[in-house]
Amino acid sequence: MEEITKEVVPLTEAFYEQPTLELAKALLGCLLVRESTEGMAAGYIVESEAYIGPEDRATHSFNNKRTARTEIMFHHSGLAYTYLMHTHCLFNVVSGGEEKPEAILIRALEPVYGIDLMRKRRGIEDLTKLTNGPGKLIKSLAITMGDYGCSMTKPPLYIAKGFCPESISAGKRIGIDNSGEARDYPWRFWVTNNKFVSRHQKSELVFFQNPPGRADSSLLPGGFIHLT
DNA sequence: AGCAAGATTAGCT
DNA sequence: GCTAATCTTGCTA
Repeated sequence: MEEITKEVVPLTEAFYEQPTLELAKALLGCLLVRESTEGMAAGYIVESEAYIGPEDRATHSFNNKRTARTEIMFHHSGLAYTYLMHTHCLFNVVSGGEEKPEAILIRALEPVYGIDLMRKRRGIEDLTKLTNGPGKLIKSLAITMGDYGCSMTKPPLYIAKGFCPESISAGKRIGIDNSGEARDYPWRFWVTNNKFVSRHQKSELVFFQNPPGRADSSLLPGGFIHLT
C-alpha cells in the first residue's frame, strides 16, 4: 500500500480544462481514488456521461438555472458536484470552466484497490456488482454530499492516470427520458466490452484511440466513427 | 407550508 | 420488466 500511494499522483487542473465531451472520454481508464481513515479505495473509470450546460435539457443547469444545488457547476473545472437522487448520492466532475455550467457524471468503475473495503461498505461480495452504477460506486468509495465542491486535484478524493482504453463506445444517456430532444444525444461513454459498465446498450458510435489502419483524417468530427 | 419530480437500486414476478 | 423505497430540492402559494 505504501508503494501504491507513491505512484498514484492526482491529475492537475489543466487536465480538466478540455472540452466536456473530450474530458468525458479522457476520464475513461483514469483511476478514481478515495482515501479515508478506513483505508484507500480506488477504481478505473469505465463509464461516464456528459451534461452540457444551458442548452442541454437533461442538465440540471439547463437555461442557466442557478440554485444552491447547481451552484458548483458554475465554478471552475475539476471540482466535485454531488447531488441526491432518490436514496442515493451521485458523483460528477465539474467541467466547462467558470460560468459554463457543465459536468460529467461518473457512472461505473472497475474496482482496483481496497476491494475488501468496498465489499464491506456495500455489504455484498460479487465483484462485478460492486461499482457498476453511479449510486453503487459512491457507496463503495464512501463519497457523500460532504464532498460537494471539493477539488479533484488533491486527496482525499482525486483522479489519477490509469490505463488507455483501446476503444470507447458511445450511446444515449441513461434515465433522462423526460428531457425532450436531449434524450437522444450520444453523450454516454464507456470502455468497449468492459464488464463493469452499469448497463449494456447498443453502441451508436465508437472512438478508437489508435484506429487500426486509419489515419486521423478518416475520423468524423469529434473523433467518432459511425457504426450505422 | 405543501407538493411533485427525480442523471437510482434492489428485489420480486 | 415493474415497483417500492425514501427524501431533498425547487417551485408555487
